[in-house]
Amino acid sequence: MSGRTSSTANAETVSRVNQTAILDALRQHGPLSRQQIGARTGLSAATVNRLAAQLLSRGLIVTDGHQPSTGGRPSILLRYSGRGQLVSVLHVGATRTEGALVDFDGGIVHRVRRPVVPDVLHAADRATIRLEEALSVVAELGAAADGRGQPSQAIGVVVPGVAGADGRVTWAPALDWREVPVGSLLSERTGLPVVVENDANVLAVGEHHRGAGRGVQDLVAVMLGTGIGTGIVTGGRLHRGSRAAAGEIGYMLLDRSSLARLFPGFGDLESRVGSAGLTRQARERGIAAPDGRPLTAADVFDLVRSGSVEARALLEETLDHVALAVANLCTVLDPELVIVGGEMGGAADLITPGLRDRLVGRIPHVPRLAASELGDDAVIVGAAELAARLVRNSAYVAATR
Amino acid sequence: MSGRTSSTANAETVSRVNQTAILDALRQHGPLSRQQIGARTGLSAATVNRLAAQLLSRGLIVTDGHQPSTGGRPSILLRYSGRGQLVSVLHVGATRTEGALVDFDGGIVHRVRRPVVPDVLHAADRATIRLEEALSVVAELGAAADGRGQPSQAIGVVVPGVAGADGRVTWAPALDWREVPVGSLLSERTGLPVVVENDANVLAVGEHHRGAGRGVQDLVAVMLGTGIGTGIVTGGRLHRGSRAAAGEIGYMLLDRSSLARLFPGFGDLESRVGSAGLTRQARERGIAAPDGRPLTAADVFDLVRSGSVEARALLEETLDHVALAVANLCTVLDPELVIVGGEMGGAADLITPGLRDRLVGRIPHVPRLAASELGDDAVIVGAAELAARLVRNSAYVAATR
DNA sequence: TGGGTACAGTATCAGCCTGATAGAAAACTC
DNA sequence: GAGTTTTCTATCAGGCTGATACTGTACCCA
Repeated sequence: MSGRTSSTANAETVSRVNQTAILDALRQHGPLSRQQIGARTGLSAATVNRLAAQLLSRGLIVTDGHQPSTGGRPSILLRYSGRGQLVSVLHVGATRTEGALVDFDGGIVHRVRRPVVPDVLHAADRATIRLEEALSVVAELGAAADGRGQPSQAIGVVVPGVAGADGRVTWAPALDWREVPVGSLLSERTGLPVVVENDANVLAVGEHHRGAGRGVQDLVAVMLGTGIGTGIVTGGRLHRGSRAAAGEIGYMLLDRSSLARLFPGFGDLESRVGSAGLTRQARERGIAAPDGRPLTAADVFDLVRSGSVEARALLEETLDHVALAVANLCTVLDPELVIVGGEMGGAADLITPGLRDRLVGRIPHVPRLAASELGDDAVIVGAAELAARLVRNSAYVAATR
Repeated sequence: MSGRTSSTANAETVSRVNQTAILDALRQHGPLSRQQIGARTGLSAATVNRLAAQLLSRGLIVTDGHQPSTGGRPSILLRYSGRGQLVSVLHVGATRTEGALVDFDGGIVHRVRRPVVPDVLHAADRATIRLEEALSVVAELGAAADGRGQPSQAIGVVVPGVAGADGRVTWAPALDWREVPVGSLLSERTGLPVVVENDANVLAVGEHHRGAGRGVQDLVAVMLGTGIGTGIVTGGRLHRGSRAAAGEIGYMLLDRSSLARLFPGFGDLESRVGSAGLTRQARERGIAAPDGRPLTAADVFDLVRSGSVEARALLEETLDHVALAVANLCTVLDPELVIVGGEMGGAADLITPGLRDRLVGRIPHVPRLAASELGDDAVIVGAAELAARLVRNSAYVAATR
């Protein structure tokens, strides 16, 4: 290390870059012949052929039949194949721990779901309990992968909170995790590379890669659920910020009076539209869940759909706040697309039109608004993509060629 | 073009990357011997030597004496040398047109200043007048460069408005420019590569490269002046957004009531803290410039310094609004550093402490705040850097080697 | 049925770049 | 002035790309 400032390149770099170009072309545009790959990437036929041969031998691409001849020799189609290459994904959510084995195509081949026992939700030692459960889920996934004869090659961990680039969870309120080194814990136990990431960030990656944001280089994914957060992709890359806190718009200040208050541990916006704020406001308006449970966002949507005037008013007020945050986000970033996901993503029909109405005329460039395409799986798929990148780009692969 | 999706690499790419690595090392760490360059970059001695020879012959680096021997052959120091390589910079501001010849070291070797005649400021054909003046300034710069025997190699243009990547100014209200293709006009006339950029963006580039933001990878530069705008650097690169409108925080919405209004052509924040808003509010508070001119920000600062209670209240209110915008910017981006520049940058002693007080306790991660180091020249230096990059990285150079 | 044609894929080779090694150059020490 | 130490330079092997020529495969048409 010692003061290395910039990265250099050599022949191997060139080869890796070009292999990635071929893989990207195949993943984005489906099966292609060698000729078509050459046309898309600008690489010569000889180079495409040689690199394709290497990728075939590594199992990263497979042949996929022939294309009908157009008068000459028919071309052999090549297809990206992530099947047979697995990563583990662990999603430690507020109300459940979820695990999945995902192949490099984003296909979920195995799932584990562990709802959190209600007693644990507020237990004093819930942080420890959740951590041990998380470790056991990863072990279970590893065993399942081994059982399939396709060992897991990396681990992606998703937490509702701030995670540093070193795999340490700085602060995840819903889990009561502070400074928990999940990354190093898991990599020591399994010997695999681990990436730990915020839930909104992986939502953005998932939708960018395989969902509503395919091919879009600048997008924002808004995670509306228990809390509110966003994942930001700029120039095709995840923007994490200097302290991994980029996109934490729960802390946005929504009017000048906010300057007169302090927000220790929770944010201005979050206190208004997060589930706690929602419940409080619902109570003030006399709205309650049918069976007396604490009110959730889903309940509010159900009430709106069944015609409740109070619930509609509550929704409109929430939308006002969300719209302010999204408007400010858009003036800062000028994204091409904003994707709404999380618990409320399923009610996109109630959210996106209201959002659009509030943005038009108030900010100069209103981006496209879309609902999450991948739904609940967006987070899993995004984390799997990050984990797969660890495998594809690391020396780890180079060593196993 | 035709659907090229990703970039590929070849041997020339490798060479260019490594040359850039050497240049970066020299620019960041001052004069270094070939050995030291090798240690910093990780390149072999042979490669460093060969690439250094090419850079020497291109005049991009020069020898700079010897280092005292430590027992063996003393090493020859190499230094980045931008002197002898010139670019033209054109800054079309609200109240003046400024031109400069800048060397690759960021040194300003020649200046042209043309204040705008007051009659022109509101003339119907001011757009045309300002454009012709701009073209003549560029011609003058070109002649001056030729006179020095060091022809200008590229042109950087700065405008207070939105500029597309194609060199077209979409909308610059202060100039009344709409869809003006400055880039192509200039490149046709001069045959040189041209880059056109927003003033806040070049401020960010200038401070990032040679000012308060050296070595910082994620920063925001806030341009406080006639209008308000920001330039965003993420991961060391300028973030422009999908429509080149990133950082236009003049359009931020500052409270829920803003949703009830429309903002056609001007923004919520801008209408409160821009010079028009400032003047209006000053009038409401009974503040006037000593000699009856329209009030400027500088006047307000002078009044505050001379003890005016009304001016202080106006400043505090302005700071409230700016702080809201900066707070929201920070929650979105999580920058390491926020730099205050523009007309108000000179009054940083009045601004940054007030900003800091308002941010602490309200957002979770308060970035460092700093005043522009380069002052009025930050914009010039930033634009020169962008223009120099055109030269260093383009095929244009490859052709003239 | 068989040759011609068109296109896909493959082998060969020159050119470029890097890194390793050995050698030349320059200053210092004894 | 010879030896030592360190820096710089020349040479060469190895890897990668791209150009060219060549082989393979299917269709077309007589």
